[in-house]
Amino acid sequence: MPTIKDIADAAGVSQATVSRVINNGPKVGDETRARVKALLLEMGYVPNVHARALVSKHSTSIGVVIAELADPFFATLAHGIQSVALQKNIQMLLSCGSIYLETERKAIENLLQHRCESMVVHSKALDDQSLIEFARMVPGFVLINRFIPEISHRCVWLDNVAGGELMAKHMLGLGHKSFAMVSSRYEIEDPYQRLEGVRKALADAGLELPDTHIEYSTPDQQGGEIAMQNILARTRDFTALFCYNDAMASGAMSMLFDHGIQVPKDVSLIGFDDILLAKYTRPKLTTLRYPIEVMAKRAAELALTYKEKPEAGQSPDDQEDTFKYSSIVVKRDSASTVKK
Amino acid sequence: MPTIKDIADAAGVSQATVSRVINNGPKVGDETRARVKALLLEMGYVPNVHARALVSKHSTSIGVVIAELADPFFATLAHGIQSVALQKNIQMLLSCGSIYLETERKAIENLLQHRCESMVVHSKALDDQSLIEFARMVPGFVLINRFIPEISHRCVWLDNVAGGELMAKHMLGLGHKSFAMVSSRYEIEDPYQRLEGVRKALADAGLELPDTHIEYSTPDQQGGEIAMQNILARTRDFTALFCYNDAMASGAMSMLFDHGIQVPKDVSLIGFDDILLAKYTRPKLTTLRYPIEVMAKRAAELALTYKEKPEAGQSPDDQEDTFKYSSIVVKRDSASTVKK
DNA sequence: TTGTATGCGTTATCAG
DNA sequence: CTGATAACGCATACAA
Repeated sequence: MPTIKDIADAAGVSQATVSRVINNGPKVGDETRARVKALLLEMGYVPNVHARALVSKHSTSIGVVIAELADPFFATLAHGIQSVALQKNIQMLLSCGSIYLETERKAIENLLQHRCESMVVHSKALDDQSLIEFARMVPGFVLINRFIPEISHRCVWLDNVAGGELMAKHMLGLGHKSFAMVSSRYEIEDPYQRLEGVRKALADAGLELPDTHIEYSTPDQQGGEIAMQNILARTRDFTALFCYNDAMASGAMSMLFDHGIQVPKDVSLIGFDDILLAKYTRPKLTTLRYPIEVMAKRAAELALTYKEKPEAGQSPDDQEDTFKYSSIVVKRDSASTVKK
Repeated sequence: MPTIKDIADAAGVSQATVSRVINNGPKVGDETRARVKALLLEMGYVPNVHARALVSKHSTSIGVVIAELADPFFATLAHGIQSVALQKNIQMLLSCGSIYLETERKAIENLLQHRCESMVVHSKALDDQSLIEFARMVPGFVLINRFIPEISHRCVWLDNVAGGELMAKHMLGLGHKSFAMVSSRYEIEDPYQRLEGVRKALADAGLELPDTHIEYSTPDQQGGEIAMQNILARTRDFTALFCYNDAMASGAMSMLFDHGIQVPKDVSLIGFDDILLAKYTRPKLTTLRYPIEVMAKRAAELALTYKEKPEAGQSPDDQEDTFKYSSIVVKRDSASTVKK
């Protein structure tokens, strides 16, 4: 693969001139420009990102940290970022953190080694302080799905409490009075916040969701089955089921069917996320739309903006909820008015 | 962010010495090593990948080109590569090609600019010659899901014809005699190869799949619905349905239900890929397992191997099908013995 | 054991 | 308009 020097030698000009035509720089004779351009193409010149980054002190790639590529939720997130990267002709550096503290840290440090000046990071395991530290080092450091007050202008997040309230209100609106929930056992704030929201809305209606009607498991289909199984072993005194996400909802639904309980006739259930899967199940899932792709795009654009102007949006009058997103109820077929 | 020079100044030693302790080089005094190490940590030194790549003439990241991150199939593929990258402590550079010729080319060229010496590429739009060209430039260039004879040792692929045969044989074994198919309209070889396999097996049994019983659409759920709709508008003379992939199968199944046709009682159907979704539908999909994650891991390891030893496996006695994979039937609930 | 010097490919600042 | 030349951060051959 030829370097600028090779091209220069072949063209009988200096490296500086070649560099100028590559970058469409001014002050190059038309004839020279044409000749060099032809040579560039002919010899198959490909610029070296490393050399450029070194001298320009700027990286052209955006770093991304997510938990797990195979998870449709994160795949959608990554897809959102990819779309803005493609549009701006930027490369994406991807690392997975797996929600393990050390893996997450290593993922970010890898990106740091690449001198990424913009990063979109999904981190649930790292502590606030570490993240604040990283944010200080990287101008375009943006957190997604997490809110840290000290760096609120770098956080693109979903209001999980409000989401929980919406779930509950929807079920209340359908006339339900007894509830159960399958939730995630992962030690992150999301499940607790959603539960908090649910209980808040229920309390407003003078109703409750007792601890005995909640089961925790892994936030996937299998976890949904297991949690549902555990609930059914204990009680059948509920007509509405809150699910931590669509994957669990799907698993729970399977398990309900297996017990001869029909959805939504006997039990109404509602999921969270509105991933593709929600439309594939039968009945189709009533769920909350998590606008993750939109949020991911926003986060990527934000990261790119901060990279250019580090001070942007950091004014003291900045609102805490500038980048707070909300979910909305998507009514499909898994929840209906209470029958009994 | 401090450079080696900063550390060297602070420690009162030369840059060379610092470099040596960073790389665990020999010939460094214990006392010096300890002092420098402490400083490295204290000052928060982070190696600069660009500088390293430039001087070492080696890149430490593996490039990946897939069609679409949001597609579960490709997400799984990427996940496989990510897992080996993580294990070898390597960064992943991801580009999406979207099955457009120019986008695919640009994706690879981006990776080239990063001087990736290993790449796993999923390309359906680029012509053989271009790919062979890239393979010549990049020692660790590996194609996934595509076979090009001239660079067979760089191709990790699935035998689609054999897959088609397996689908057909399974249905034949269940006693089916009349068939239909929903397939992908994308101009890539996969759908044709699968159809070829299906027809071959059918022909061996003295049966056939007429062109009028095949509909083409986009290879997703919606495409499955549309294609199914079109078939049903024309004929109901089939008890077995072949689907290009699980997403289409799911869509087709929905449409069958909407027409009062039960699966598998009235119509048996079989998908392809065995993505997560296949277990989420009701009934669960009988399908062919596409070992894409295993294949992706293999491809990544291959790419990394070739990067180190470009000549490995390129011996003339190399078998064409060294990296050919096969699918297997996964029996679940969407296909049963013929009832009428 | 440690330091000096060179070069990797590129951009940018000077002179000419 | 064009050409030297100096960085950028790092690894390494060669000296000391």
